[in-house]
Amino acid sequence: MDQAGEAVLGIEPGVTDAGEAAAPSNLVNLVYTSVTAMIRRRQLRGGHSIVEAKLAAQLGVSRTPLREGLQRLEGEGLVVKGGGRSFVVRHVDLGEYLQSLKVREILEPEAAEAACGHIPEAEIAAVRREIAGLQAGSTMLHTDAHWQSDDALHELFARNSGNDVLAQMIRRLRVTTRLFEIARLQDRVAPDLREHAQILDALESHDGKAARKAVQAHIRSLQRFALATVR
Amino acid sequence: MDQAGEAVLGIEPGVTDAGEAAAPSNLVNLVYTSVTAMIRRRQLRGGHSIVEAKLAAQLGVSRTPLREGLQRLEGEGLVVKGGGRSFVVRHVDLGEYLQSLKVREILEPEAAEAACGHIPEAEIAAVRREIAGLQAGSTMLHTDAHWQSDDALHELFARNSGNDVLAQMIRRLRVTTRLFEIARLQDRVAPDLREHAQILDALESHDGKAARKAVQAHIRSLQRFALATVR
DNA sequence: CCGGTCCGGATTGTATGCAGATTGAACGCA
DNA sequence: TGCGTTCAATCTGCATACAATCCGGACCGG
Repeated sequence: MDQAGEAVLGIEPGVTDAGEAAAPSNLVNLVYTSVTAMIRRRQLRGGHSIVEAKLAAQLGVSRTPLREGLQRLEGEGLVVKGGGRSFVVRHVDLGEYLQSLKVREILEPEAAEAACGHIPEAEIAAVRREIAGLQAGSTMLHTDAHWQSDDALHELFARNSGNDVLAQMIRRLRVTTRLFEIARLQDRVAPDLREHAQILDALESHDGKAARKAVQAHIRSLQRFALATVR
Repeated sequence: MDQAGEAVLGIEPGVTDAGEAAAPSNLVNLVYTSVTAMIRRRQLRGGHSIVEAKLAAQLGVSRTPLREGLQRLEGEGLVVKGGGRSFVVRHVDLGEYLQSLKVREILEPEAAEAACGHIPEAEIAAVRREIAGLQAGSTMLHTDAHWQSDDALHELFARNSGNDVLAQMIRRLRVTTRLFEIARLQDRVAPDLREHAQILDALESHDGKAARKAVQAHIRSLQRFALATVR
């Protein structure tokens, strides 16, 4: 096959970055970011078995960088070598989702409290604007923007917690929970916005205890929602 | 080059497994386990830059599976593509070590308390025997066995915590802290054995609060030791 | 003596070829 | 019809070839 075939996706590498250093632009990174994005967009569903040649052709790369990218994603837990031989997009079930939330319930309040008072006003304001924009917009078709603002808020106190390892763990857990939310959860925009606003209030008023409580309440709300929603 | 050149290492795949399902035996897994072992044995030091062809020849594989294995290790944080082009064995500095311990101090007591009462007696006894063997043996040259018993103990309550996600996070954090301990810390066998025994006592007597405290004390002891030891 | 340029070896990035394993379907036999 | 067998298409595992890039040192001009 002619490997010069055009790539189907218009994904610029780094589209998902949130303030990280720019990754070197090679095909492995392109695969990595593309597949991540495809999973987040549900173009690749949990449990889906990946055929290397097909995906490689779709992305316009050969199998070698594709496999390397998939191995990296395996290390991060987004895909698994399911039993047999081929890679499978990781499927997060309700049980694992709740377990992840349990760990987040331990870590994120801690991070929020630690970050309290160390977050630049400007950053808080930016996240607040994002939320306001979401409230103003029509209630439809903003799920993508909603995920983004969700990321922004949680990243806000994770990054400013003063503990990079803690932040990294939170990010990783959020990858898992996001995977499930994408696949199984309906709109939760309204309660999220409300709870996020409360978290921002606490962070802004430098009230560590309140921030901790607000974050914990938020995550517990997610647990209840999942239990109530998922069939 | 003749790829049939003999592998230098006598590493059987799965040597580091602790009750996990056996990984399929392919060269990528061999690379993965071998490099992990080499790092743990200080044959590959933190910050060391990996030359693909050389390491591939050492392991008796071609560059393709070598690179795939390294990509996977990158996903897990054992190696990084440091700035430039080649892979570099991750170097954990004191700051990151302490940050990781801080997170472990949050998670591991939680896991220990959760596991309390759910651990088969036989498993506790096995770990206790391992510790006893270590105490009996000469104080020299057992650092490898010490690491292994360390793994066994922490794995004991992580695996039985009832939360696989939590267990996975603990494992991941312990990879980081172990990396530092291998590189920078001297013998800490005696205090470790003592503190591990106390943890086992608490677990065995099904005293959740005591287990939590014992684990927390152990991790804090590690923090103090690092601060006191590292120049 | 110093700085710059050019060249060659070393090293990584990527594609491709091939062998072995697997799957599924067609086919024959009871 | 039901079941085992065989064969072909498919797919992954791995090696290797080649291109692109990088690094260091020699050489040349000032």
